Amino acid sequence: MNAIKKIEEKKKLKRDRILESALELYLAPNSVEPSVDQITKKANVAKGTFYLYFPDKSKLEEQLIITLANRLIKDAVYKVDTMDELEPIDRVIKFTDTIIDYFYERRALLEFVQKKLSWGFYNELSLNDENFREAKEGIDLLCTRFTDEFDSKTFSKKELAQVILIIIEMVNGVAYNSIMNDGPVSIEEIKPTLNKCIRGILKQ
Amino acid sequence: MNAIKKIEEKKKLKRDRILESALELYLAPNSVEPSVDQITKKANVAKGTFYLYFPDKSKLEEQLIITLANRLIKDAVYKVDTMDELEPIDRVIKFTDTIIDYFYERRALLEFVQKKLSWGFYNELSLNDENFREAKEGIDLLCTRFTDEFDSKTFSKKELAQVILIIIEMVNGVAYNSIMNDGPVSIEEIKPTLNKCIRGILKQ
Amino acid sequence: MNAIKKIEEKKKLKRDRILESALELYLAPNSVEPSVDQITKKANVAKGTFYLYFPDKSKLEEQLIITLANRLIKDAVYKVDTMDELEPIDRVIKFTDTIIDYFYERRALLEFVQKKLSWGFYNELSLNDENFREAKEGIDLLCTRFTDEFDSKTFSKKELAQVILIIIEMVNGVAYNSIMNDGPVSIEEIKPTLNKCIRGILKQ
Amino acid sequence: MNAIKKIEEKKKLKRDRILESALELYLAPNSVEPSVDQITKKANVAKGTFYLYFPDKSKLEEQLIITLANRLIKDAVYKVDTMDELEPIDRVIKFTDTIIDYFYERRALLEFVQKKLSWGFYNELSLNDENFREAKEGIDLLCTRFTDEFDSKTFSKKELAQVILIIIEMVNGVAYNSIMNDGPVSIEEIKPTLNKCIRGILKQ
DNA sequence: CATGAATGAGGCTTCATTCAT
DNA sequence: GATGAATGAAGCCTCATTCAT
Repeated sequence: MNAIKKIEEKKKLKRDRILESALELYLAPNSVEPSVDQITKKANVAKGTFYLYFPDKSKLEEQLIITLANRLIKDAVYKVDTMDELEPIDRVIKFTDTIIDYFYERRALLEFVQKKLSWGFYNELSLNDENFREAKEGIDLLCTRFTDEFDSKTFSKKELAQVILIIIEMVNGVAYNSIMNDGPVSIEEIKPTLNKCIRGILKQ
Repeated sequence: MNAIKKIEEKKKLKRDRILESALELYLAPNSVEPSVDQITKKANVAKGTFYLYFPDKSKLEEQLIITLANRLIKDAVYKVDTMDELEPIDRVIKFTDTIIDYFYERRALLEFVQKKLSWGFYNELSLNDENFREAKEGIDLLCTRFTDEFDSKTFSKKELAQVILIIIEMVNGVAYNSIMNDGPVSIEEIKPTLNKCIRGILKQ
Repeated sequence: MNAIKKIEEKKKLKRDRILESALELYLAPNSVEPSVDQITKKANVAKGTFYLYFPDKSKLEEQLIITLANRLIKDAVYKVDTMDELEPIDRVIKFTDTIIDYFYERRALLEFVQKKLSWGFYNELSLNDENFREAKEGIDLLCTRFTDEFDSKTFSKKELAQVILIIIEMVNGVAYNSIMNDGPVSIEEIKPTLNKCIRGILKQ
Repeated sequence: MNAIKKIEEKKKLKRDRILESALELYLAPNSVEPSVDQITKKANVAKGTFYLYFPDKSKLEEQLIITLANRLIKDAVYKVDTMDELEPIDRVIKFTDTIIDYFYERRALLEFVQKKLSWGFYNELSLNDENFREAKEGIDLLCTRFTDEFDSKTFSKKELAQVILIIIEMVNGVAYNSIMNDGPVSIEEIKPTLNKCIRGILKQ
């Protein structure tokens, strides 16, 4: 019994090791998409082992995105949770700020998320999928908090859930473009305007 | 004299043929990034010919994006131009609507643009680049129209220019995610909310 | 345990097969530099396999030269070793003669080694390189024999080590030019003069 | 008549321009073998023109080598000619020194000559070849000078002609290996030994 | 379960040479 | 003669995936 458990754990451990190694490689500065070879080498497992835990490379990326997005959203939500003194709107702003900062320090993460993440992931995961719960957790947490706190005349509860998605897209897009291209408009320059937009959306 | 002109024309034609073939392949349903080989085969030119017109593959993509983005923006701007009766805000909404529709009918276009387009293009193009003017044209046209028409208490002229970029990002992100994944929220479902958001931003 | 050994052996074998195939192709009459494709086809391995054993094509060539040069020098040294009755100088002459004969019978080898037969190769290899020892072996053997036997008034021990290198260059160059071009001066014609030169160098 | 001459001259000029451009490119620092395209661009002629003056690229290289070698040998010979006060042997040493210095400052030249030059060129050129005279000139000049000045007990006149070839090979080989691989033995380190070798050969 | 050697399709790019104008 | 656009074979290398051990 105990032995079986240990083996189970070991298996889980190996999968996690692969996942973690992949993560590090994807997020390494200046990284291009790492090869399966690189990933398994970093994880200290044989290349074949990879295909024992993931049907193919794209499935690893999918899992990676879920993990990442959840980590990010949860972190931001919990951080904002501690700031009871703020107005709802300011908390949203704080939330988006946290995300922006996070990305700012991890461009590669941004790059990766930009390329691979889309709402579609949530659809592709069936209810039976064991990763389903983890996958939905972050987004659901976010939606609940958000819709609970707001009492808008403009938006219905259902619409409010859409509004967060919209705001996230907006922030993500702006962050991507100004962080990635040390460009025409730096993130610091545009952030005040961005925040005004968010206020405009919410303060109706 | 006339001969030289003819040759120039032929060259332009060939370049366009390559560009057009690439476009079709990039935009084909379920397409992954087409290879140079596929592109030239479709264009009925030798593989080497490709490198007569483009220094490398990435430059073709760059050109493709410029062409596409401009086509799209200009179309939308001109379309909105004809609607004198609309309020400024409604014209913006109309503008974004036009873009969304355009994408809706061309999912593959959206896929491609999503992956490759970013403000960065505008920086990478030097002033000497002969494509520069074309590249800037669309965006500049858009900015001018927009900042001219609006007279906001909330946003300065300079901020207004940022606001359009923000709105575009928002629209693009939302469109991408709901069109691409016949998903949790269809574009038709979310569009009203999206429009309310835009109004919120502008009507401050 | 045994299994691991077997695999190691097999790998060595495969590497050797590639090396040997390459050799044959390089040495084939009228051959130009063979492509990786040709080499692997001859070795009956997939193209990708090549890159399992050599980081790139140039490294194969390097290894090839090392292998060849060592083979050649060792053969010549051992052959001369058996001739105890000869004077030191005559042994050097015998040594160079052996090399010339070797080349004479293998023009293609000469073509490949061309003027690359030199100590330059030995430098590029770092001390950590596992091929290092093999590479140095031949040359070291030669130097030791040579400097031990000679007792020159003209050259210090250190200079003597240079002298052999110089003689090898000389012989290599002359052999290449007269063997390769059934030309102005055949190797048989020039050999006596060459030997006189060697004697002149050593008999000071 | 005059017109025809001019045209002839122009033709010669174009050929020379190609040759000269090729030369510069081949000898440029860090240069790899330049393409026909690069050569013609530098020469300001169309690519097709190249094939009007040279049957193929290898023939250009051949011509280039002839030109280069002659230039080099003549320069060195004339330089030594001015030093009447030197002993014959010292003049030879001076001659080789000059060549080494020349190479030292032009590694690419050395690389090129090393790769392409062999006595064979002299054979391949038929007596009818209009380049023949130029090609032979340098070597013949050298041989004549050399055999005239020496009065060796060891070498016959005929052998002396071989001796220079041998010395040239020796010097070339040593120079190539120590200059090209800033290696175990620098050219400065080995030059004294090399000179002793030359003296040994000649002072018999 | 785990391994990692082997595969081979497929990608991008270069370049000597040709040929219609 | 001169041009330079066009060709396409050939080259090197990567990498997801398989499979015998």
